[in-house]
Amino acid sequence: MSIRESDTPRIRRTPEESRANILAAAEQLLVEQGPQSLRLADVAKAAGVANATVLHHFGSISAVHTALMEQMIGHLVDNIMAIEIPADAPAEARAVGLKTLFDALETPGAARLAAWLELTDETSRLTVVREAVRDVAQKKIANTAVPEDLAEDMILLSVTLALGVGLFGPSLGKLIGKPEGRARDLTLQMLLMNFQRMAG
Amino acid sequence: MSIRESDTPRIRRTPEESRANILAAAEQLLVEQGPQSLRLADVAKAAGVANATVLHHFGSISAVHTALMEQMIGHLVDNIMAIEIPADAPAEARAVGLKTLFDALETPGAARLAAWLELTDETSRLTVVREAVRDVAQKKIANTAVPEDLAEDMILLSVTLALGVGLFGPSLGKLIGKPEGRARDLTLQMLLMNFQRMAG
DNA sequence: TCTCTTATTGACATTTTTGTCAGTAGCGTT
DNA sequence: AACGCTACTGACAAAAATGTCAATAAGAGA
Repeated sequence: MSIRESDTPRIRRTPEESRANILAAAEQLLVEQGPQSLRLADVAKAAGVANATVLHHFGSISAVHTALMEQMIGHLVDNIMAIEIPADAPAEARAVGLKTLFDALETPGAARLAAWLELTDETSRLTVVREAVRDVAQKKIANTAVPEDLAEDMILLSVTLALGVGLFGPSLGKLIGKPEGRARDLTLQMLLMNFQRMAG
Repeated sequence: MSIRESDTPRIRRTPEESRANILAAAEQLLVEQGPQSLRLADVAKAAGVANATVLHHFGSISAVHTALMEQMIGHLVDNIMAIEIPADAPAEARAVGLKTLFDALETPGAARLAAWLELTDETSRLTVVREAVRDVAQKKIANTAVPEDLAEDMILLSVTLALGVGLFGPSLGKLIGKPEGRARDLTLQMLLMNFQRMAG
């Protein structure tokens, strides 16, 4: 028990690559199987590395959790910040922007991330979350022609409903026997109509 | 080491009482701390009994989880089924019924239950869920004056958004710096307006 | 009061999950 | 080609979580 190579040759990555690889596997696990599948052995297996490798790069499994939350939040914020809603645009263009914002949040990934944060009560603890909300809100509100209060309400409403639809829409729709995306369509349609009214 | 009573005298309950006591403690844990706190030791401690007592009544911790899901779903369905929305009522009365339905679903308990089911993928496996949805939908749809398709859409929309608001509304509102219940108010107001339009 | 049933429990055993460590092996540098 | 750095790994240790069991005791009925 000494002289042995394993059947598969080792893959040697840069630390950044390795971390990225592990987080990508973890993210997929989260979205497809839920937070309770984010165990050390599961994550390592999904990433195709040994348990010890995960610990080598992150130190502990809960550090993996935190890193995953931060990465997913970061990506989400990037996507949202990239959306342009010019203040002087016509109502129609603003509607398109809202739809895009909605799209970014309504994905299973975002919704499950949010639910995970919520259920683990990490929402208030993670500064990333607070910063993300502040940044997004600031930019979006600044770029809007409507009064600040109204803009804040619109954002609160959009984000809340988008996440809700992303998390519950598919299952509930299927249970009731509705076509995929029905909840999403209904909600978006209602939101757009409501905003046209709000914005005059 | 033999002859001794503990400092606290034993409480002896009927099996039903004991199960109820344990499930009540578990429910509180779920709502206040999330699903990851539903460990055997935590549940037992919260219920004020020994670990073995929990196992005596439920057999395993996952049986506790299932029983809790079923009990919470049952209570939720009871609440919803108790809501009366007469088909011939004026639009105003129907609006009140909708508001009540929304209220029943928008509680942290219901929302967290739904998120738990969703993240653990029990939604499709538990027959209780399917039956609950079927029962509620049937009754509500039958009691409505609008066409069936429309009624189904209204229910899908109400339930999805209510759960979303219940789960994400409070935290997001706080993060944005809005008063408690703002997301709820906005959503409900929008829903009611939308339904008046849909129902003609 | 005595007996009997069984809810209850502490001590222990098992399983699961996380973490440690010393040795191995890619890969860039010399 | 030899060297050094360190990503990587299996084997092992530790901790945490679940589950077993035999003994205890509360309460109902005789």
